Amino acid sequence: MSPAPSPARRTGRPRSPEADRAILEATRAALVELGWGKLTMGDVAARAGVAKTTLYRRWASKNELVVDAVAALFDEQLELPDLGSLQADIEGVVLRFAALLERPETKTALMAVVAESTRDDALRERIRDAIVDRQKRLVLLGRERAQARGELPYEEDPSAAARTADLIFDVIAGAVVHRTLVSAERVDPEWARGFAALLLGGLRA
Amino acid sequence: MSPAPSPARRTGRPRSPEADRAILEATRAALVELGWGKLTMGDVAARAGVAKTTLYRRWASKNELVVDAVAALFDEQLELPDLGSLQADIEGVVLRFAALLERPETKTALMAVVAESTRDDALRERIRDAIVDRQKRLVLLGRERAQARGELPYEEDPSAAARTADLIFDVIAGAVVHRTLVSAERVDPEWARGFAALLLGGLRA
DNA sequence: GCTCTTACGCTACGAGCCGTAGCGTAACTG
DNA sequence: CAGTTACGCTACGGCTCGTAGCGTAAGAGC
Repeated sequence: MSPAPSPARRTGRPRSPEADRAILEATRAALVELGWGKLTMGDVAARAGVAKTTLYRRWASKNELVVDAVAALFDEQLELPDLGSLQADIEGVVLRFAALLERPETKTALMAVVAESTRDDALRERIRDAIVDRQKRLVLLGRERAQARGELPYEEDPSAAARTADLIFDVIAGAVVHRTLVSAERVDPEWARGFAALLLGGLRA
Repeated sequence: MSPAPSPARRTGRPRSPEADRAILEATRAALVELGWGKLTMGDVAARAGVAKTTLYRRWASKNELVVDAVAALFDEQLELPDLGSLQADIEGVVLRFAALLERPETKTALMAVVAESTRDDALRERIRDAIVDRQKRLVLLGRERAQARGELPYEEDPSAAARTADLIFDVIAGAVVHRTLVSAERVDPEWARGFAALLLGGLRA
């Protein structure tokens, strides 16, 4: 997730890491105020106190810039403390993920880049590395803990286990995203409880 | 879902319904070829054999145009034949929804307008009326059938029943969308079976 | 120190799209 | 027939894009 696709360089003036941070921060701020559609490269550059050309030297397109700007937020917020039971762990990750999605810059940006990624394989790859795969780790971690607690059986067939993990991941992330962005309703603790109970019931069957 | 926000008019030259159809069809075609980002109003007008001004007389923005263009596809494809069991019904609706999302014009457009709707309440309302609420009916229908078959209990508290229906809806639609667009993997019959089994297990618990 | 190399800020530019205005013409109503 | 509205066409100012060219700033290597 280095912010720039910089070629191997070892001589000459180094790129300013301060500019990197300023640009990404300006991108997030602009997303909140303007939304995806009205966000312009020139505006981001102005907010960051940076020339437009500097911006283009690092990111080839608005899409990639926004992916990187948002990816940092996921790293901050996504952890999975052990809450003692699988039910509690699921509720916890749901609430954390929902809190992230309720931030205006996150929801707008995430959906916009996902939309663009349906036509751009490189962008999808970038999203996968920067965001999706990191979330998926949480599913694997949660399962391991649940198995250690005896709440879930150990699956023998590793490919079946991987399919199950993918399924769980799509169900959790998909439900939270859909609830938040499409149904446009809050993910509150009550909803998280109901969802976790539903999922847990399915997992035990 | 009348294609245009036309004021009550009764005199003068009527709007050409042929132009309406041509514009919506051209919009879908352009989405497939160009994607959301590069889709321009001028291009759509040219494809439809219509003046750009005619287009603006009916739709105020690209967003609304695309919502209407895509909404028609949902009406075509979304039905819920009685397949004899709740498991089969869930699998059926999942596969139908997935087939819809795999069409290039649908997935790109749907995500793009959802992204825009995070900043535009009117657009969200339009999406809700044109797309989301229609899908939700399928959930209610499926539950009624399952209750009639004795597969699900009748819930007494109507508000709790509504919350459950909303939850199921977000889980089903969210999982399919996430699998298709974020994880970028196919929803095949095997996945549908696994998902339906998971959901069914949760519903019975 | 000095030179080499790269990043930076600034300005300017052609290109494309936006959304609207103005016009003359076409179609339908009473 | 007059009145009203839709249509196609052209033209326009305004904005954003992405790039090029310049002089300057900041490290790397000798």
